[in-house]
Amino acid sequence: MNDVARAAGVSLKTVSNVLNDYEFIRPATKQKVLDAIAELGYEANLTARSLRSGKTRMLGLVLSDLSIPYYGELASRLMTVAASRGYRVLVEQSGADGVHELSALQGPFRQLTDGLLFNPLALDVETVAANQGSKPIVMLGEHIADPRFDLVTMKNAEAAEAITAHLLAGGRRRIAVLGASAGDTTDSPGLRLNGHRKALEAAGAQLDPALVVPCDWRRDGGASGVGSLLDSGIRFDAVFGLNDVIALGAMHELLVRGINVPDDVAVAGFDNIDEARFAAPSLTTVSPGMEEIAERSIQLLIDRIEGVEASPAGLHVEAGFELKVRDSAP
Amino acid sequence: MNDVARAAGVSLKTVSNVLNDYEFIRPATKQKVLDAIAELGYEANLTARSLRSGKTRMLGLVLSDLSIPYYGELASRLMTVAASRGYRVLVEQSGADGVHELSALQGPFRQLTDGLLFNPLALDVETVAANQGSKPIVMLGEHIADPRFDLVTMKNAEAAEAITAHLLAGGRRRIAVLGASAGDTTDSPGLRLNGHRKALEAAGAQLDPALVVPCDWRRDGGASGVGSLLDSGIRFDAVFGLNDVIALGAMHELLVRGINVPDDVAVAGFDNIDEARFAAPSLTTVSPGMEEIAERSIQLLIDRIEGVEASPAGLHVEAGFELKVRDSAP
DNA sequence: AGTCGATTCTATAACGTTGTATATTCTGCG
DNA sequence: CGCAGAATATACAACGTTATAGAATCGACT
Repeated sequence: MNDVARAAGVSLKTVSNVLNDYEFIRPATKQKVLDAIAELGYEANLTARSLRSGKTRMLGLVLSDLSIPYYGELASRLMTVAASRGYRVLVEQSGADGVHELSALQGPFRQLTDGLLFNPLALDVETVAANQGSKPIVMLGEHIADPRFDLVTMKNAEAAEAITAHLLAGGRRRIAVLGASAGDTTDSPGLRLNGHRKALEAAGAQLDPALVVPCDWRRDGGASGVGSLLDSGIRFDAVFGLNDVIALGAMHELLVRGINVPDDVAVAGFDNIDEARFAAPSLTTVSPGMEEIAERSIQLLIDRIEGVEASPAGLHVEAGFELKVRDSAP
Repeated sequence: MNDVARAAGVSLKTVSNVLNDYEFIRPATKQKVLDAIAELGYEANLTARSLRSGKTRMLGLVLSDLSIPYYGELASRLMTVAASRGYRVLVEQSGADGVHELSALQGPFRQLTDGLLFNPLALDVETVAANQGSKPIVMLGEHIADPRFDLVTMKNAEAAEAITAHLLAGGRRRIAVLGASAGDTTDSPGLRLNGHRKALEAAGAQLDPALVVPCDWRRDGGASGVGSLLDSGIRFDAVFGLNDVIALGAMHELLVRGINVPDDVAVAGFDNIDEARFAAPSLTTVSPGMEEIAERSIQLLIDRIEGVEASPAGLHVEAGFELKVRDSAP
């Protein structure tokens, strides 16, 4: 920067002012500086800038594991949105482990970032509250929904309600739910099951616990879940997989056993992963608005960082969902 | 740090020396400093350290898109390995776009990192060579294999050769290849096809171009690829999907059409993604040693950064592969 | 012409650490 | 006991930027 100042015949601070779009600079001066910068190929030193300004223009993202497709996709979109706002995203994997979550919350990671997008899975609210530090945090997901924290999440219950209503409207009466236990009421499985129950009751029906099958939230979980249901002889005319890979695994198992989808059994999922569109038959599902979640959470966090958002912490945002009716449950 | 120095009754530099494991410190002094640090809850300012030392202890990772499962998984492992060595990973998505790749190579991103793990897909070697800057770069993948650059990659040809040899040993004679054009010779499709051809020739057979079907490297690509093959009436007794999702898509289509896997048609893939193990039937594939790729590339990059690795740039490492024989092609 | 306020620019001091050079304290040995 | 040399600790400067406060310039109005 010294060299630039000398080349342009101005002071160090004037160069800095040009770089920071300071208001009162004569156009001629500004041009001289810009020319010198171009001439010398100067690039500002971000580390020094951070040291002096106290800002890194990086956002922290804490999630369990990038190798889980949903998180990979979420991280990808968050990074894209953040980039468009002039921020970078630094990712920290917690492995859904409380110890790691806590160290991401307190440790050096925090120093490197101006704010945190935090998707806790293990830590309880009080621990988070006691260790939140002074920089802004925006929560993602279902695990922590507390009035003290900003939160961006999806309409789990409403979306599940909508998809069940769609199945009911299609004449399905016995809908198997894969991926929850009948008693769940919290986190993704519980909230989605609640929505499902509500749609049933709105139609004057009752949730049959025998049709609620817990399974791993993965493809083989859906396959074995629907398999055991078939083996046990319980009748059903639709399957609601609480996420898409469960639904796809179930659909695969149905097709392999010669059961027609959707004629014999309709299948619906949740998430609208890319693959849902290309499955055979294409999967009816609900898109939870990941794009909007990315947009809103980044926006909110940056507003907090830059002091734009004046409202007290505790803003809760729910992204809109969209029903995607496809061939597996028309 | 000033406060710590005062509390411990030593100089600023002594505290710094304790933090940096300087050799000549009396145990008693060291303990006093550590006590003061614990007492005050002091944490070193990483930004200031970076400014002074010129190192950020961050590694850059440039890849096309984290939402692609392979890259999500790779990033996840790289981050884990890097963390165990005291480094963080800062990811930049290029979208497989040359403009973005170039800006990641030259831009401010480079400043924030001590070295680069670079998986170029669009940029040509000369452009990379002309813009490599002064910090170490380790290439990942198949796109750039140039003696000027360090490279960590997988044994594409050898692994494909092994899997084809396995299919041949199982008595399969007409192996359809999904995911390449008959003329491909470079990058992943070409290298894997080369290995396939070599195994055929070693068995005294020839590659039949009619059995080489180009398709998208995705699930529906594999499904439609094998579908068009079936529709055209071309006979085959095995399918080699050039990656696992192609193979899984093909297997799905075969099963839906009532074709038995593996009795009528054996199916093999490439990558050993998590899902391969849980598919029905489980997928025979080849594990390209992603764990080893992560280990070796991080190790090599850090060695270059810290000046341990003395050999001139241009080290090429190929991770070992492992054949995973499962039910789809026993 | 002189004054005032707005505009434009600059000198200097930080931000919190580590490198260099140097001062001080030990230790062992003649 | 004194001295060399190792061991230990320190002072000071520097990394490259931005914040603060103040200086210089300018235009408009008395």
